[in-house]
Amino acid sequence: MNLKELSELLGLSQTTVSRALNGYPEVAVATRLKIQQAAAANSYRPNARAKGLATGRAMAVGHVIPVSSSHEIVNPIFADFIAGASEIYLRHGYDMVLSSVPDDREEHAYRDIAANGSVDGIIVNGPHAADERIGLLREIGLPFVVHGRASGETTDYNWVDVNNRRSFMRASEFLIDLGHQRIALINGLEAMDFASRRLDGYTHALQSRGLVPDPALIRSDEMTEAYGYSSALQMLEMAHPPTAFLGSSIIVALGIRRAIEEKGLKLGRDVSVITHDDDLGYLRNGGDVPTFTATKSSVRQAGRLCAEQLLSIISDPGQPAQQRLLETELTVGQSTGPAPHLITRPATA
Amino acid sequence: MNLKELSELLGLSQTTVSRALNGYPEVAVATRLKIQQAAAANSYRPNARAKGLATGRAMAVGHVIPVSSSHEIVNPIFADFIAGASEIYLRHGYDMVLSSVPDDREEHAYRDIAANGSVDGIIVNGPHAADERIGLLREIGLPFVVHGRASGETTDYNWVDVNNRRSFMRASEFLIDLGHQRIALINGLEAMDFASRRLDGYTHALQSRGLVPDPALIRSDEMTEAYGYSSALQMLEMAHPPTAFLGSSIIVALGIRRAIEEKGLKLGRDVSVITHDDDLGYLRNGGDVPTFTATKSSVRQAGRLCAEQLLSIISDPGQPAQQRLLETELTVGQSTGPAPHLITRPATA
DNA sequence: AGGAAAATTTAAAGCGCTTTGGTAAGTAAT
DNA sequence: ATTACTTACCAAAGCGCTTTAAATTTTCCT
Repeated sequence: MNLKELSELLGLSQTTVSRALNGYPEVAVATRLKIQQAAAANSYRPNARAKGLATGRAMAVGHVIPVSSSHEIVNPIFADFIAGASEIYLRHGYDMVLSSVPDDREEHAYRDIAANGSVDGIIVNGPHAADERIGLLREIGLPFVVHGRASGETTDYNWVDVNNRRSFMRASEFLIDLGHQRIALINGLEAMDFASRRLDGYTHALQSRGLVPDPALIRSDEMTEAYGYSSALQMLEMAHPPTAFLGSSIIVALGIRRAIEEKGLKLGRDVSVITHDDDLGYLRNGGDVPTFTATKSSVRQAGRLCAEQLLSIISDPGQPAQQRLLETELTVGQSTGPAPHLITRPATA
Repeated sequence: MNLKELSELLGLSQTTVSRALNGYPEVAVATRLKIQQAAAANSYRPNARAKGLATGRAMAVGHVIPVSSSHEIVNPIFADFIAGASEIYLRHGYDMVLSSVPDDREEHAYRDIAANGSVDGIIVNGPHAADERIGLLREIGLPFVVHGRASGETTDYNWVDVNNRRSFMRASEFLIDLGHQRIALINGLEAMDFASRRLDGYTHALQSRGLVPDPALIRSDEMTEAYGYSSALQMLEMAHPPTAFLGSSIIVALGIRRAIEEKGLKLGRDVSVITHDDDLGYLRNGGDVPTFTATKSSVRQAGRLCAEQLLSIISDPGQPAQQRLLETELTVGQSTGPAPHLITRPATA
């Protein structure tokens, strides 16, 4: 059933029917009621494409998945982010359009998306430190919100980010306070902006406490379990191994833990681990006392915030750029303890 | 730049320009070339909505995320599935539309999607044993492919599924062959079709070897790490604990392993674990000898297959329903060994 | 009752594309 | 040279909706 049929059935014009259903005021109350009932009875649903064409609004937002030939893995973190965002879209009647884009055609893809009009705005994930997408999107004029920031970008744009620098600074200081001197950082992909901020916080904490960051204790890569495992294993086999690790995600931390246990060491006693925890639904750092001491920030919540911000920009394009910096919670779990050589000194209770 | 502008610029009709760009034959070679160049030079992109309205094809497929108020968690497995599917969509120029749907409005939502015409077909995830969606979608007439099956559904429909029954039967037999008698099953949500098939395979294997399945060793729930952990922990504290576990996903298995280690037991020696392994990119069951003995089947590949099947149905709606049953690989890792009481009998080399 | 103002309703244009049903020019056959 | 096909192009209708501008009806005042 389309609008024309419905209006003929009611003996009214398409105009009136359309207005009645879209809540415009210039329709008599009785008429509106009659129309609404008829629409429901005939389960009329307006065609989204036609509506979009007429209004210029797609009622959809785009998320781009960059597919690189090298690391074509979809992040579980992305899944939770999506879940959060889609809660908001659902509430506002928006759809979410995911497009995979080979990263060598990224510019082309964004221009495509903007021109072909299938979305009203876009969420940018995983910005690099020097990300060209922000400038590009601004030039194109498509509303967008970045999940994360691009340090290299000087102009004002919409973003939602975690205070990664402070978060990793605090975590490092916490370990230093426990007497750890050799602290490893198992970071995310080097090019990622969040990874460089974490490195920065870590470096800063060490240096301000008179420690010299050791390049041999710093790794950067895709945040898989296998990466966490192999990195930690290698480091634990060094002549002068670290006594503590900083992990970039709960998945990496699982790998680190596996390496520690495989070496016959005890987590939280022989080796300490602090991880960033995105509070993933399926990999909750659970229990009364959580397994890992962690810097926690829900990525699902970040998804919600990004989506809300984007919808707000879409509905009111004039407003100034919004920024939202989220602090993490440093929650103490079972994975941290005093540095091993200090353990001889009896701990209080 | 739209079609009208482009055609005026070229001094040609919209018809000719449209035909030239869409590869229709009735255009002179020289004209086509000229048009293509002009289109590229002016970076003309046809408006997807208008095109869809005119052709009746959306060039998009829908994936529905059921959001229940109770378990509103997005599965990392879903993320990998999506990744696989989107590879295929990308290759064929399709978009992927994700819509969250509160599960009490599911029927409404599917009708909506079909009527509003924003997608050409739909992928159904996580079918229940008695799933009403299949009948509904057939009635609606929207092309669809189910990832999994619905045992209760008697009609013919398109699906891609893992042979869960055989897979868990083989895994159970493998454990029984190793001398295990008390084997626990940490299954997925009870209502899920795949879970009931796995239970079936497990039960069948035990019974055919003269073992009686113990209800106390069978759990069903959302497949989180915490669930694996708490289930395994409880069972290990039983008077007569299991010597082996069957896990429903790698994430659950991680939880089981945590419980085992927390009890001071050794995985693969004191307690054996076999898990289903969806071959998730971020949680690879890696190493030269994988950590877990597992029944492996790439969910990403399943995503590809579903997508391919759906696109094939969309382009040729007449064809008969296709089914694709995938067998798992039972790969032996470090998490299984002979049942503990047999270990006194020296193993051969 | 008569006219202005307000409340309803409608016809028709337009969103940007495809596609049907042409026409005009070029080529081959008679 | 006439007819009959091809070939290359075009005008206009139509996809299903919104929205402008105008028409109609109702209400209110004097």
